Amino acid sequence: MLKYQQIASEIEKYIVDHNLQQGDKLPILETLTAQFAVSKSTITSALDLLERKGIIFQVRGSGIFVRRHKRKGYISLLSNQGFSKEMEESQPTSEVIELDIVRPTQEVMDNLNIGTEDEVYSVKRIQYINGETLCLEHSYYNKAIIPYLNKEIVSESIFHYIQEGLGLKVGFSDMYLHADKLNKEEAEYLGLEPGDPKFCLEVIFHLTNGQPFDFSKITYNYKQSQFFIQANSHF
Amino acid sequence: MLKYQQIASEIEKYIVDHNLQQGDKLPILETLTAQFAVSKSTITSALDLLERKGIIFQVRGSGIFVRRHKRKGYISLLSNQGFSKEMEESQPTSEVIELDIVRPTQEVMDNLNIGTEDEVYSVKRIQYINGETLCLEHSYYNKAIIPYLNKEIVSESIFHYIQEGLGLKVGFSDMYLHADKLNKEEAEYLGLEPGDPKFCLEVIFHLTNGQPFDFSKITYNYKQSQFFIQANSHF
DNA sequence: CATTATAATTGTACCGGTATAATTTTTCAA
DNA sequence: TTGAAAAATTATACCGGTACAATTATAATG
Repeated sequence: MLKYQQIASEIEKYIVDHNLQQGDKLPILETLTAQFAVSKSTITSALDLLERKGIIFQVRGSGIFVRRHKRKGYISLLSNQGFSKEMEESQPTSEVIELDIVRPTQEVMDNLNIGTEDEVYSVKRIQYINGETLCLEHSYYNKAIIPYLNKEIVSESIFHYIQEGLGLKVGFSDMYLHADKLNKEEAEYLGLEPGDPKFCLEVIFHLTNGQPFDFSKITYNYKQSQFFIQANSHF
Repeated sequence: MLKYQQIASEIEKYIVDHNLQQGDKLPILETLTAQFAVSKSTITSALDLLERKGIIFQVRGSGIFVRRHKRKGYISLLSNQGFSKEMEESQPTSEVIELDIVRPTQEVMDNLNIGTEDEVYSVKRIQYINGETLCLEHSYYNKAIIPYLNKEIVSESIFHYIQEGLGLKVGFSDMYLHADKLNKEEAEYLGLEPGDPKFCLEVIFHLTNGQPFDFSKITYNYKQSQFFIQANSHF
């Protein structure tokens, strides 16, 4: 682990352990550089990381402060790891209802940057949380990048397999959100009525080298799912 | 404007002007430092800014590449400026249906970090786009920070007034998303039926010094609104 | 005492340097 | 020609320095 990441997690731990609240001040930069015995720029990197994660905010001429604790039970949309982990208390379980190798539709070709001749894994899953249905997931994986999947891998964490098993590195992702009405099939899976609201999330995950490998369409139970985003003005 | 911001916008302009596409390679760091005649770290800051904005991605050992152009017509949730500007083609217009000074409810006190004795502006607006209703907005402004508002200010851009008129600087924001069913009143305003889906966004805007000044609850017409987020693995 | 001017504090911008890790290209052996 | 090893390329980590801008604290002024 890199120095600035290590320091960031130590500062985060410090905030939690000391039960620091919104607006509480952290030691000044100079003190932090001395305590961690690293250069200014390393501390700055660590603090910038914590700022992007929404843990702290920095005010020029004033200091470094703890940011508001977010509401609980929300799914963070910026974590970029399949979103499962965010549900702290109860781990979701998943049921695989389809796992096939297919030719891509036009939509899938567009989003995964592939052609008619390429093959993709088509995976449908249901995710449960606290015995209730959280969401319906239809994912497409570029077979050229993810050459092999089976029910076991897919019912556990696919991302864990991609990173640990295949040694691939997940980079950035594009997400598209909208609301709509459930159709009959979706309503049955989610235990809701047709015409009820659905919360739709489409995600395209890329490797660090920019290749899109996963296009997922997720339909959330609107009663079970609330989402969370933190934004910074200086981006 | 700072050097690294200036350089970032010049690079962005270069990408647009030269019609660069997804995956196209930009000049290497060394070339950029030479061309802009600045130090390495200034270029790095500019590139990191562009990366957070989703314009480019960087690959160690390989180069700097243009990221996928996002789908059009989506509202970006990370821009942090009231979201209006994002609708490129047609500027939305807004109608003010309420503007009062009131005592805060418990919910408003919690989100704006104020007490029972403090006062807030309560502002209800409807935003239209292409003649259709885009959303219903109910905003609360801390009167201690925004001492004066009138219909004129509120029907134009409140954020413009806050920044230019009052000289305040907008920092970070927390956003909460969920879907639900429209009630009768909301349905009428949006020209939809009660029970139809609604896309709800709650935002708390803070100044750069961490003070929350605006708590807004926005109800979007699900037929008019699609949202967009870009995430990076190394945050 | 209130208000304004001055000074101290503190994070950020920018510089230019060395070292390192990931990727790509080239070289060389089989 | 293929594949593996070596070299070159390229972004990133980390260092420590100066200058600067925003804020806060202090002193001066009426």
